[in-house]
Amino acid sequence: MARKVVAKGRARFHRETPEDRRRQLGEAALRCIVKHGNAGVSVRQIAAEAGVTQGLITHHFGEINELVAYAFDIMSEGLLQSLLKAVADAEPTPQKRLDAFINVSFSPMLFDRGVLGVWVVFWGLVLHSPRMSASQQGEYSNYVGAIEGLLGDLAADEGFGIADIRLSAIAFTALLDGLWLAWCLNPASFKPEEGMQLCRNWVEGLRRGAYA
Amino acid sequence: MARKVVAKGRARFHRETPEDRRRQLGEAALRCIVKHGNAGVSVRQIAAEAGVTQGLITHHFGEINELVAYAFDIMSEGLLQSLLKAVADAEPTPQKRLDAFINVSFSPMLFDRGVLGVWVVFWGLVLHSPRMSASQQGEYSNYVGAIEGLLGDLAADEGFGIADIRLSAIAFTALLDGLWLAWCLNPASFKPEEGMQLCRNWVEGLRRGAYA
DNA sequence: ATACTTGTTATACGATCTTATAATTTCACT
DNA sequence: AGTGAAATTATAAGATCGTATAACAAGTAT
Repeated sequence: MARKVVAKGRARFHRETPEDRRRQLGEAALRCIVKHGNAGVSVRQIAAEAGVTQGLITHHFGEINELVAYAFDIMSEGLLQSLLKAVADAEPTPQKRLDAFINVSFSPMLFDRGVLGVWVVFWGLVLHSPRMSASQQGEYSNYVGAIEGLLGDLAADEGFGIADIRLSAIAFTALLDGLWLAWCLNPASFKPEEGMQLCRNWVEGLRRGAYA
Repeated sequence: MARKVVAKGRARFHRETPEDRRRQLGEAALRCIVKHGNAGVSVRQIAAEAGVTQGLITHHFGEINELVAYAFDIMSEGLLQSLLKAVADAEPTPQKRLDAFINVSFSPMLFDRGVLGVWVVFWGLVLHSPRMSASQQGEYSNYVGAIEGLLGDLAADEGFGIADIRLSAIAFTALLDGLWLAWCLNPASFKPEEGMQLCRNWVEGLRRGAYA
């Protein structure tokens, strides 16, 4: 007699652990944001992108802001890992490691309009949400800390002085972010290789004692 | 017999020239964006902020995107004018003029979370709207052009070389924008005076031939 | 097999959004 | 004063949004 009453047409589905589902939803959110920017931040769109119903987002995250914050954390972590991996894979001299950092920063994986688009949405939220701001501060300090290490090693290795490594790392970060922003908003303004050269020039200024 | 049939309570109003009204609406839009970020971009909120009804926006701008683009133009123009005025008011030596540019860039008028908030919203739109992208490109090239002039004058005056002035101006712009972004997202990360110092350090690197 | 936990679907409600359209008032001009 | 153009209000229609709630089903343990 037929099979176990496949109710009036309710959709089949299979369960996932909360951890897996949360990540799927976070990644779907990122895809939506890449595609539509701020307009992509919507329970319905994200649920559709993930192939589930809206209630699931409420169930796993309570409110949508939590999902977005979670997506932000995923993305931050992923990018930082990519950067650190490139550094780790480089020859272990301070110069090569810093070069590797610069090169991967301008590689298509990171120097990308879609990636910036996600970031821009996050920035907008950080300015108005304490929850997002907290995530951003943690992420930023990890990022600056990594650069601090690279610059400090280079200075020690080559024997030049830096008055304030933390501030120098902040400047280098700002330069990278600013170039990334400018290029993504208008890819015709300069070429990625030119951006890399400008970063190397910045380091050359450091080397020549402009920050001592 | 009474007066001219003051209809059943329709609101009084007074007309303005399209030009004035457009500007009022544009400025109301900016205030809304400052207050609520992307969430502030809404016909209803902007109309309320301006003290008019929604239909007026449709009437003057057709669709809301046009209003936002117009607000973007107002804002760009205003900021650039502030910068150029500070330069014009400075003593007419290349060094003083560049210093003035740096100083005003980090003054509370420009180095401000509200201002960045507006910009972030615009960036988000630029990435997804050709109309906004066109405005941004024009604005960006004006900005970089101004810096190009300042840097070129300094190099000529002091007799040091710059391989590519345009690229150097792009880097300096990126540094300014990056510092602005970082500080607004997290004002605890560094002090505006430190940001100014980092800009001067960058110029010192230029002076020492790091970009030659 | 049966029951239980909970991940998941389904659905509804109220708010807000954009855009379109019609009615009305203001103001400049004759 | 009266007329006409258009700036402005008023209102409605249809989408979409976020969240709450209840029913259902999948998988685990008993």
